[in-house]
Amino acid sequence: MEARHLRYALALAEHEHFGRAAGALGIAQPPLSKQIADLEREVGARLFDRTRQGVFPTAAGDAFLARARRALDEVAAAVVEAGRAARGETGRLRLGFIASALLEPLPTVLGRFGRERPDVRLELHEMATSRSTAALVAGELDVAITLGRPRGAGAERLVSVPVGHDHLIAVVSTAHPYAGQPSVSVDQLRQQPLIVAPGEDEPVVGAGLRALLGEDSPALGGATVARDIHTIIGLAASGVGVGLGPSRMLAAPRPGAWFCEVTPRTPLPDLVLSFTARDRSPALSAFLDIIRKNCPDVGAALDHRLGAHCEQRGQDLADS
Amino acid sequence: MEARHLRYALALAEHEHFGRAAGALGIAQPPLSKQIADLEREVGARLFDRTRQGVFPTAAGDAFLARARRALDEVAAAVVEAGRAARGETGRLRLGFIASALLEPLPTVLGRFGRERPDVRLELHEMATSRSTAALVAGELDVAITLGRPRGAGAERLVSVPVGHDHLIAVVSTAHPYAGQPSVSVDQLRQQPLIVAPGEDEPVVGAGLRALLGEDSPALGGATVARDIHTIIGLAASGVGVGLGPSRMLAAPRPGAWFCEVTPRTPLPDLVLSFTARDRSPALSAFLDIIRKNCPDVGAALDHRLGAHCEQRGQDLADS
DNA sequence: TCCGTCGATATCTCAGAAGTATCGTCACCC
DNA sequence: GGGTGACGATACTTCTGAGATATCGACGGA
Repeated sequence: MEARHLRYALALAEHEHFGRAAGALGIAQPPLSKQIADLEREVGARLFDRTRQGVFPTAAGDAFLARARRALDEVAAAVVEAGRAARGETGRLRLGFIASALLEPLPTVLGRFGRERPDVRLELHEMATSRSTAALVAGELDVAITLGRPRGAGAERLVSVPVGHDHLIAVVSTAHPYAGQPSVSVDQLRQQPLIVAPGEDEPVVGAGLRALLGEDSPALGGATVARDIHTIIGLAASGVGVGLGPSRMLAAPRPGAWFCEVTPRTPLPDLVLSFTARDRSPALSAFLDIIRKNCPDVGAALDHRLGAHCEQRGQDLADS
Repeated sequence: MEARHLRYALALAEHEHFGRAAGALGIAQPPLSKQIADLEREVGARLFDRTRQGVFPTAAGDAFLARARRALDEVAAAVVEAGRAARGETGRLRLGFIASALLEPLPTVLGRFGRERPDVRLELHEMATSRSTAALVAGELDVAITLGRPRGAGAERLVSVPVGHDHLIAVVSTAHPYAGQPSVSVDQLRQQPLIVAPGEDEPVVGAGLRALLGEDSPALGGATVARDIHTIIGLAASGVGVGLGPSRMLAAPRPGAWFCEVTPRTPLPDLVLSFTARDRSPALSAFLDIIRKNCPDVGAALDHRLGAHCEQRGQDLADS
């Protein structure tokens, strides 16, 4: 049983005449007769009544043809769907991200992506950098936004590119003495109850802060820990203490909260976009294309990194 | 694009290995490689990732395979459905019948048929004998129950067999003077207001009655005409007059109605089962089989008529 | 009764599906 | 680090079977 048999049977049902159906199919009449006969033998039932008035489906033929039509429609749809999936118009994009990425790059990028690729299912998983890296390597994610370049087992198989730079800023209540100041100094911070993110989520914030404030700073020991940056801002705005976080926080202004720089200016690890060097899904390619179009600088870095990977592979080839 | 390509792609997706998939398909590995390559070229997208760990569908491959599976399922279903339709287990049976056939043969036969062939759609059309005949000839009915053997254009192309015999009986109210009598005479009928079916629906009842009672019988001129036999019985039971109808009426007893024979016994035209000599649908064959099983006498007549048709066709063949 | 139409059958041809042999590539492993 | 084995791709051959041509048989209409 081949697709040919179905096409021939449908053509015969349409033209109700062996000769004309064969003509429409671009073949001669005898092969059509034979193929229909073969089909009827294989199905085990006569599918067409040959009368003087024309060739008409039997009851069995009607039942068969209805299914045959659907089968061929499925095949045509299979080709179309495969093409769309290959162009990244359908499918899914599994994105792992660090919570604070929801503040700045994600809303813009995901908004554009959702508009340009409405039929791609976005699967968003908030997770720490280390888990994102492991999930990327294990093939459980297509792309991840992490804090700093991924490290650990398999990280060398990833392509990573920074998306924007951050430095440490502080947030206080508008009723706080620091409110209205453009900046606070590290010395001032040492005197204050602090609100920070836990070390695992923003590891360099944790370690970096320790270095910045001094290992045994009393402010650190008594610091309030909040996982969500919105919580940090909210706690700071309600006067619990001085919130510390990435300059991305400026994207989440809030009545009652005052943001100020920290001097000396303390760079924080970049947000980094990573994906596997191989096994890129079409949806991911579409995602990268959209980033290229909308953030030329990130796009350029991306192309540079990908070029480096190609060169390295070329080098590997030349070596062997 | 042939069904072969779909089967091969599905086997490859299942075994994740060219060699093993080819083995399962009963072919060697190189042809499988070629067919998959041809398929990918025709679809215009790579469908499988060949890795060291195995062969896995790409996003496009997943989309394609899902549809391919459904397409092959449809084909398998097409064969099964065609077989069922050919055996008369599915499909439809278009039955034309004279209203009074609802009294006696139809409830039994349709009940059995519905139980044995639950998936055959029964289309029941109440119509006069002449319309049934025309509809049979035009191919708009599969089988008909008529009053008397079909006549008119194309009737010679039908096979007909009587199903039971009828004679004229009368029905009166239990308060009527005739109530309790086993029979009434034609002479007695001439004195009474009559209730009869219209001539077109039961033509021989009309013409036969005229012959029986005499052309200018006053009872005929003032007769009440009711299309439905239940109506005739109901009117008679409520004392409007003497209802006349086929002995089939006995199958519809009713409180307040008294049935009695008419003397002399007056045979009425038989109910006749008819269908086209050629173009018998499988559902019709199943219908006839059920009649054969349950009414051996009708079955025998049926086989006799069909045999006659075959002989005639044989004779035709010998002549030419 | 002849003739035309239409599907079935017989036979041949050739495209292409499948088979065999071999190559190129990549892990893996002493 | 070179040897080795596994795997898919490629080159070439073989043979099945789809399609073409010619013809037959059956039926209907003039």
